[in-house]
Amino acid sequence: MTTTRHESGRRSGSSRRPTQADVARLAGVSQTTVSLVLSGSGAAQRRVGEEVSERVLRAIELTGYVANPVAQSLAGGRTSIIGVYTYEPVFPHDAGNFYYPFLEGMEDEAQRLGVDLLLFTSMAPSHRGLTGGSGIRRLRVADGCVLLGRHSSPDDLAELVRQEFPFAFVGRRETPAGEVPFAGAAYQDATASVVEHLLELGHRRIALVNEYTGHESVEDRARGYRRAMAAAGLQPVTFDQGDRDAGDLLDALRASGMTAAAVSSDVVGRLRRAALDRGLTVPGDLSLARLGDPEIREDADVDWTGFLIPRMQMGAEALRIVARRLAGDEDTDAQVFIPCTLVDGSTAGPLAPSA
Amino acid sequence: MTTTRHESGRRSGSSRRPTQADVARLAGVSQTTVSLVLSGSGAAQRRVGEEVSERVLRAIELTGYVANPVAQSLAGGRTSIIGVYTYEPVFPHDAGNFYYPFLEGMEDEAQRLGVDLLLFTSMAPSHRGLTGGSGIRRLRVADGCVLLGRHSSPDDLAELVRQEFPFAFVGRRETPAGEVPFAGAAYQDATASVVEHLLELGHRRIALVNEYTGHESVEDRARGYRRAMAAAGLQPVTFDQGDRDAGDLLDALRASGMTAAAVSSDVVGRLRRAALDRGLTVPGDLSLARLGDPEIREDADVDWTGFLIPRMQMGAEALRIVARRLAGDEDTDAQVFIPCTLVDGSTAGPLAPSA
DNA sequence: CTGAAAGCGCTTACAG
DNA sequence: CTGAAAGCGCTTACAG
Repeated sequence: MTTTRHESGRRSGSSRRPTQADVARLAGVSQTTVSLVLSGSGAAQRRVGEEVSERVLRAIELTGYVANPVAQSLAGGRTSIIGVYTYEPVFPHDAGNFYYPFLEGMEDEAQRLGVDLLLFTSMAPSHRGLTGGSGIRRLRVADGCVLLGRHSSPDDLAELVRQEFPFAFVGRRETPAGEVPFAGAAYQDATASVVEHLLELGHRRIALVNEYTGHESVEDRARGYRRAMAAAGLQPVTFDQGDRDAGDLLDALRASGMTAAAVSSDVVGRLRRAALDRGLTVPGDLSLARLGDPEIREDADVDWTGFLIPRMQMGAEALRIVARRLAGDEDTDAQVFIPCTLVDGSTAGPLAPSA
Repeated sequence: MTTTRHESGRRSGSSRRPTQADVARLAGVSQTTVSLVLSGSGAAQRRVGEEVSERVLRAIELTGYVANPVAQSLAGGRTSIIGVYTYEPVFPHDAGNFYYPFLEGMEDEAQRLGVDLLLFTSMAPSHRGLTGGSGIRRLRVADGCVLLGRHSSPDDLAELVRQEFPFAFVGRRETPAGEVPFAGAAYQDATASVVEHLLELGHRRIALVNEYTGHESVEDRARGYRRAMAAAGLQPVTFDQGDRDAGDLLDALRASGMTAAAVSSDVVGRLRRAALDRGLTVPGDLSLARLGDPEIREDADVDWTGFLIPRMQMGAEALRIVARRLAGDEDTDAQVFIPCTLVDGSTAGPLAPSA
């Protein structure tokens, strides 16, 4: 019963939508004049006479004319669309909505800026990145783009920078190709503050536990940790979380005489549970500070000491960076760090006298 | 320090991206031929010779050419962009992510279909609807559009139908202007099933509690309720939830001798608490069935009897409807009802012998 | 099988 | 102050 139409699904639309030409005909002016009247940009606006302008406006009213954004875009105008490219699905199925707050912030800001958000979902499945496929060009439907996702591609970044495409990353990113615009979390300062807090509690043997990747967000935390330890004249000790069992990790910390640890958010939960399993107390036997709220919400009942990632603000700021660049503000800060929220919870406590 | 550039922020891009003309020059053919080679549509593809075709393909490789979607669109091609217009913010700040699952389903499906999602956020703030402003025209950046949101505008629907724009609503919608494509929840069947469940538990005095709006989703539930009651030869009794206090509502139900109630999801929680406050038990003194999971997650600990709204599937199906229409399948079902998940929880129980 | 040409609906120099 | 014209990068009849 399926009839394949010959029009191959092109937009039909009973009556063709009015164009500038239609308006011009009705107003008795040239199409150029209509365009001029509409391009509200001060200089151009003033170029057409009061009376003619009104005639055009009336004709617009009558015809119900609205500009075709596609044509505007092709002719060199703007689409008022900002793309959002994510290196992972934006809406994950699992409970922890890591990306959700980013988008939340972006949506808010998009409304404020009067732009639409184009979610590039079609490129995601392959995860080959943008440069590989037809991706990078596809972004250009939009005026600019916000990129998102942990596993970004260095090639893409380099290409984007080289092309001077107006974009911004959510989270700090680096490339040898040049300066990457981003709205990142101030992990370095946040981590330093967390360590200082542990120092104030009397701890001296404070470990850092993190991944072994060279990811920017990991690096920033490590830098903050080292900075605070160095300032206190203490020896930084870093434990790779690797794939090892949380119990083994715990044993290693204890064996090294650590009394406190600043731990990446994706293992801190398991570490705490391993401690409890061994009959230890937190923070009695070991103080634990969490470096950011994890992607997957877990141990929500635990009152973690540590910091929170300002996801909404990061999303909003990334959009603002793109918008500023589109507005021609080249001198504006294109690399923005947003402070994290510090939380003085109950997983870190004073150094036990026995220790 | 802010230097306003004269280029007014237009995409700069160090080197202009290659166009079909560039490819044609390199391959020594006409621009038309390049277009023909690329427009893979069987018929057209076959029109160009094997050897020429390969030469073009090689030139494309060399130049790194990728089609400009904006130009394609203007020339009558496709953008592979499907819009998503919501009548409320997509990402609400409050805890209950009502729209989140819809988008989740859409994103999945968009990946599968190879289309991108354009979130029309810029039009949302005014909430004037599409028709009022420049909205409806703006949708046309996309090939088609999915609409979303409780408070949709009848004028928009009528206009969209009239224009034969390929769209679909998430949730059933009606307009005198014609048939509205939608992916809705089968509220009628689900409500009927819930009522039948209450009947099986021995209840005879079963009330329906709902809003007084004429919203399609409310109507569908009411129809299902009436259908089931009529089939059992019982008198349907509907209580408007209005703005009244949940306590008053409860008293009214009790005064009318109701032993069970099928209740709209946004009051059922308050109703239950009102019952508990008065020292009553649920389901001992009153059986409660919830007609859908609410927008705002609350009483998550309660094991509600009732049904769940298949939000993800609705989002995905709405996108599929649009895609089918774009593909030219005019005969396909454009009005789809998706079954709700029935939950046999513990807020409804057998009719107490005393009653 | 291939190409010259028109056209999609705009913007923007460039002339009057 | 206004308009004729070119051009954005494609697709699609229409001729050869």
